[in-house]
Amino acid sequence: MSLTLSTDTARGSPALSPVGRSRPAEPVVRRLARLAPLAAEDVALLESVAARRERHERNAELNRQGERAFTPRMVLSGWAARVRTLPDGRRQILSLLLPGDVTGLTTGPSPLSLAPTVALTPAHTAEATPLFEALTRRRADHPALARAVELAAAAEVAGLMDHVTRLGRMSAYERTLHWLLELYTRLKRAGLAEAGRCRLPLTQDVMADVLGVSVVHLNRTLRQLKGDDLVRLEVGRLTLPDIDKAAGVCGFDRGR
Amino acid sequence: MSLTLSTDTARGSPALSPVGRSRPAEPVVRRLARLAPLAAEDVALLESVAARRERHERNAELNRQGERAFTPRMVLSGWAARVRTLPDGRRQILSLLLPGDVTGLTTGPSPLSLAPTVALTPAHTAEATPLFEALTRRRADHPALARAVELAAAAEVAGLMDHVTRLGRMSAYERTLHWLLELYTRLKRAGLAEAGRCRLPLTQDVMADVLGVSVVHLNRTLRQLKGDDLVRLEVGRLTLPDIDKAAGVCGFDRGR
DNA sequence: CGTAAGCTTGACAATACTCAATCTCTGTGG
DNA sequence: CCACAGAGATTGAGTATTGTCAAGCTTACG
Repeated sequence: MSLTLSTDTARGSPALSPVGRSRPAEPVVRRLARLAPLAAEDVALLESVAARRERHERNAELNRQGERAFTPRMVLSGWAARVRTLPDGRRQILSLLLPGDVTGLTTGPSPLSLAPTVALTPAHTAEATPLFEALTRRRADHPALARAVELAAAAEVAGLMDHVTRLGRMSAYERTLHWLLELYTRLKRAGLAEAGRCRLPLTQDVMADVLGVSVVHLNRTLRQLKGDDLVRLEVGRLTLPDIDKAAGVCGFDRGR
Repeated sequence: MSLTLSTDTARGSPALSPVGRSRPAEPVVRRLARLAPLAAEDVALLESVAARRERHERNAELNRQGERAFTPRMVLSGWAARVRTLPDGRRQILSLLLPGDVTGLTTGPSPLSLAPTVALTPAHTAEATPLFEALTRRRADHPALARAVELAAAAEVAGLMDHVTRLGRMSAYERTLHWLLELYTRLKRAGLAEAGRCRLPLTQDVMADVLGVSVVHLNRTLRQLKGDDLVRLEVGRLTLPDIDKAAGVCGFDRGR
């Protein structure tokens, strides 16, 4: 199998087989392959790690009891989130993990517990310690993989920075729209969105905890966005009728 | 003078000479040495990198024109900040860089521009590309250094997560106090604070941009904190009269 | 049908922002 | 030594944004 790396718009994307039991690592491969040209061994390594897939119910913690908070892990399917909870119960979602995402790879076992990870939908993940080992002890054997993971980690940091900016300096209206655009962009890049449409399997409760607003206010904000026809929401789907217009409204920087 | 490295976890750390021209890398060495037991070569490498120190005026961008946004860099003295600016001029400070901090090391040259870095006080820094090289090409020769840098990067991510939580789920009052506590803790660990006191060479303008509030509101919030005697502010100094009490008020988790 | 989860709305309160002064330093030129 | 300028801190008044509480509503599903 040869992986032609696609660009943003997926022209020339290889015909990858649909996600399924046969190739559980596919989203991960797709994600990393666009960051650096993976070697066949790299792909094989990813597949072997993904073979140890685990299933999680909605709301289940991905880290098994006793597992270090930041154990390397790859998301094969479903959506998850890293969550902080304040002593009095307030909850903040720090970032979403979408299919293809890998975390905890640059950090390694760390003394500081960063944040527990929770499945927001039923999900499949795989513990990726072997991958971490490969990137530390046998790093020289996997230069492209190492590079790809490095870039993925940088993207994760960039995502946190974006979120800080949203929470610190944007109104709820801008913030919500900006976040939806980012989500769409991410899914698009992962090959999980078509023109202006993608899945959005999140309750308003969860979205409110991402965006740092109350559910009530989020609901009103979404209503406003719908009224301005910047956003359409059906059951588990999001539609962005005019992405350029939306990007203009909230200062979203396309081309990332 | 002998530097007894303060309490936290500093047992067995090497005795370091005071900060000065002779050992510009000292804050960096101190910072990393507490994360992993650096070898003599590691320290030598850090010193050699630090020898190429550059001076920056307040408000100067640390990244020289044309330099990649996330070029590896170490802060030798002074305070700096990573900054995002929205199209309409609103500004959010993402994180502070204190003496001893290193950034851009795990990422390497990245296609995405994360955020420009600006000096908040007159500062000395050094471009740390050689360090980055050592950690990639000759990583096997510097295991402890690699580990220390890894942990420092994890701490940076943890810091961003803390900030997301502050901005998303805490009131301005809690948020301000929580941030001041974190700042104090960081400085304390770096050996730059005594019991309950540390420098705070930031204008309220800057603090407001860190905390995502208006200057006016920050001012009132600080006033309230002073009124409750949780915080005292003199010229460029911060005093926390009762850290435990303060930590309780804002849910700050000591012991990090 | 009946239930439970999730969504929507109204009414009201608290939090935070903007605008526009005023005040307090600190350093500078005369 | 003093008046003055400029940066930064502080305050008041009015407004906008967002939160809380308490209902209803809708939908999926047993």
